Amino acid sequence: MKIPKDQINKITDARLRLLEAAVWLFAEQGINGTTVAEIAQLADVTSAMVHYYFKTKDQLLDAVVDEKLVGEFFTFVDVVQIQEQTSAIELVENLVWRIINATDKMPWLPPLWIREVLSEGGMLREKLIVHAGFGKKLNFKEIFIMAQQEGKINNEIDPGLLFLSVMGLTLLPLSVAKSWECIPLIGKVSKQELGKHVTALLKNGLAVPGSERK
Amino acid sequence: MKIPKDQINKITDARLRLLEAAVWLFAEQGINGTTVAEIAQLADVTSAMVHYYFKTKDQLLDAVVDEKLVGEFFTFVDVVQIQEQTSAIELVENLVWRIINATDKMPWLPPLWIREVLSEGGMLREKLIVHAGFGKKLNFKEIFIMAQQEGKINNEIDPGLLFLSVMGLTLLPLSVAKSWECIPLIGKVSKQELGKHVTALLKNGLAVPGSERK
Amino acid sequence: MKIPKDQINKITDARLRLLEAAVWLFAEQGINGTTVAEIAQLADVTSAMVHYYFKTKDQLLDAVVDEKLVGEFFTFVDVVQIQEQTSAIELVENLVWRIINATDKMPWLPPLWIREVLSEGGMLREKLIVHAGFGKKLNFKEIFIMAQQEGKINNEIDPGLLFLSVMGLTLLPLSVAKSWECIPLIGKVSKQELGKHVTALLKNGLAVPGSERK
Amino acid sequence: MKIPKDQINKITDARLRLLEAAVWLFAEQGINGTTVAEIAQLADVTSAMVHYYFKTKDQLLDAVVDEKLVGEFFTFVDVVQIQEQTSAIELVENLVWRIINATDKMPWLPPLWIREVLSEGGMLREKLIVHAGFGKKLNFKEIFIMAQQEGKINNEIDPGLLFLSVMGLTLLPLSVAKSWECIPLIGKVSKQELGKHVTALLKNGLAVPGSERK
DNA sequence: TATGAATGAGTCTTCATTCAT
DNA sequence: CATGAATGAAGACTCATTCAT
Repeated sequence: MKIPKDQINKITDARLRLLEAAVWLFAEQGINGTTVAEIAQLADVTSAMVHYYFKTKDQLLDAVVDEKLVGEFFTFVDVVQIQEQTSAIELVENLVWRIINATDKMPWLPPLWIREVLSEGGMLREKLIVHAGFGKKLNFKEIFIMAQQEGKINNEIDPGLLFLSVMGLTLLPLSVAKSWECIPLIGKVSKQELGKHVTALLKNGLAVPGSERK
Repeated sequence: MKIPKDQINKITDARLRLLEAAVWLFAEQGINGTTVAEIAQLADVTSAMVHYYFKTKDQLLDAVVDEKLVGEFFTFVDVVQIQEQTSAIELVENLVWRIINATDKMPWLPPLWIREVLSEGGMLREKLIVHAGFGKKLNFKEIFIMAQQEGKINNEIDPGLLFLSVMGLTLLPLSVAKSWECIPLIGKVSKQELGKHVTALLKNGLAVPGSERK
Repeated sequence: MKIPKDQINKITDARLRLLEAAVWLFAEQGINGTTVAEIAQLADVTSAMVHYYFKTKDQLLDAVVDEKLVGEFFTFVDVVQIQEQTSAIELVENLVWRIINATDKMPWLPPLWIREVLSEGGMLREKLIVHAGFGKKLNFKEIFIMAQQEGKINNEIDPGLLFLSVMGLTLLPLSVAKSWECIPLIGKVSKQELGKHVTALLKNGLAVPGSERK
Repeated sequence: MKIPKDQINKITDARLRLLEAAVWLFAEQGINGTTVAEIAQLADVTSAMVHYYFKTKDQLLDAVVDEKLVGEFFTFVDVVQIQEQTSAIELVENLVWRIINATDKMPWLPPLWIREVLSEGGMLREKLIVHAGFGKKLNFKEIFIMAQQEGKINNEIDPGLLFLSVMGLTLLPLSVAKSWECIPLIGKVSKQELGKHVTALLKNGLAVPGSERK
């Protein structure tokens, strides 16, 4: 994952430029491993400007959650939208592809999410959970409980774990992408192949064993 | 995840005590977020002793990789062992359960692995990849390529991605465990339930669609 | 001492408003402890305006000395005026009451004077001493030397120290006023009581022992 | 007031050396105007050592209050001791001389006290008031109320203000001492002369008007 | 006049690391 | 082995000041 410095510097609004610089560096080095000065340098301003716009590093994190994770990623994936339109299995497939596609525009997302949202002690974890409404509108779990009752989903599946399973199957490999090629265990894989792999796994994995599938 | 200070302090060898203290703190706060002094304090020695035993923080990380990850975790899971005995699908199931069980003795493992091994810029990533032999003896990928050729495994599955899928399905939920209960999306889940969920997903997900299953 | 923000904001001339805001904040937090931005905020302008009117913080201090201390306080107390009209002891009494009354309109004066004029290293000290004419017109000392020679004043009194004694007896208690009530050593005291106390002390303290007094 | 760097550096205990360096600089430049680095430099150590011994600048202030103000000054003046032995007027005289003599060993005391203890917003004010027992054992006020009832003290004197009057008459001139010589209003005065002046003022000022005095 | 944006020089604080004892 | 003392380098944050508009 190479940081596109020139692309970041096309952003004219210094505040937005700083936010963009931040997520790239956070993704690559972790939040604790990134200094305010590095962010400033990548955005071509002084480190004092970071404090001018965000007051403290911690409030910069708040802004990243609000504007980058919720504002950009959530809006792009639009999870709430998906669930209203489709069957349970289609919902999952849909989600997988939306996440994978979202990372085209936001390659910084998978590492950031895995490290700082999902990991114990991640710096964005509580901020995102606390964030107004996160997960509330989303009745992912309920949809799968119903689907199970209707006999459309394998009973051994735990509806509560399903969301995490999707995250683990998609974001985790995407966050490792940088060294894919070096690890003989994995080899070179495209995002298309990842999507096909994950949806195949889930489509069959969720289905009721022995049932008809196209 | 509560750090078992009294249990750590039962270890008489100060060097091993420091290693144990280190992995617990690294898991909870990340490596960058943990100071040498904190590790020393948890192990009831002075921070100067940490340098006496490990010379630098970086060399302490080397020791964690060698003795905790490879020495304890790999040995416990014994991946190489599994693959020699079983069919492809059983191999995966077996792996899942071994990993889940390993975390009983090493609750620090999932967060540490996700954050510092798998994440981009993780402090243990290169150290582990460089580590003599890691991944070399393991012909996970090859086994599944063969199984696919024999028609035992769904062709849409990518053998190279499978190892990461298993990691994502098991370690990621385990590393999030701390806040499971607070997230309505997930709810309270036991390790047994996680194991059942993941193996169900994989067993069916890997199988050839339409084939017989018990 | 509560800062009367609404009263300050009644001043229409921004420059004067800034001066007023400055003395209140300087009195409460000390000059070093007060930022240009705080002054600006209290005066409802931007900090850039402070520099527009005063160029630098140091020149703002010059203006405070000229316009607030000399211009307002000295003018109000009018020390030079007093000394021309009265006997030595009356002069002192008069001075005490003028100072005490002055603080009705300028409650910021005692702390500012004690801290920044009289204290070693006070930021206004040299500025005031250097200030054209300060102390020159005032022949306080000479008046008491003469009064002593005429046998009207106790010989043990040091004429040179008398001015400082008056300051110490009046301004110091006034600058502590805020916490008067909390200190059991002192208790609640009004300005009237302070004036009576100080004049009593000085009247008798200055008089020749054994002489007639009403 | 010249800071005796060589004398400070005779102190072998680095912690005590830092405390001594601190009070001198605080007295000369105010607490806000003194950097941790300056203190360290005067004590011939790194600024990191200040944090090694005192953790934060604020905790250094706590130590200054405990060990320098209470521990050294209060102990030296031993106010509680005085009041048990003497008449009301002698008590005051005694206090004046003890304070003046104390400043021989602690020339930093008067400026520090005036600026940071007595001044509004002084950094040591609350710390000292909060300090266990300060002012509690001292029944200065009560002694003078009794003396007034016995007709030994002028009724116009306010017993509650007397302690502050003593402070104002002694510490304030002492804190101005540095520039005594430059101010024509005052001229050059020795500590002996100050003591005589203040005790004369108080002795007569407190006495009942018209009564016999030697 | 008036302001938002920008900065450089500091200031407090942390931390890995070293070393004499 | 063990430690307290010591440090240099770096990091977050502040603030007076400037400038284009």
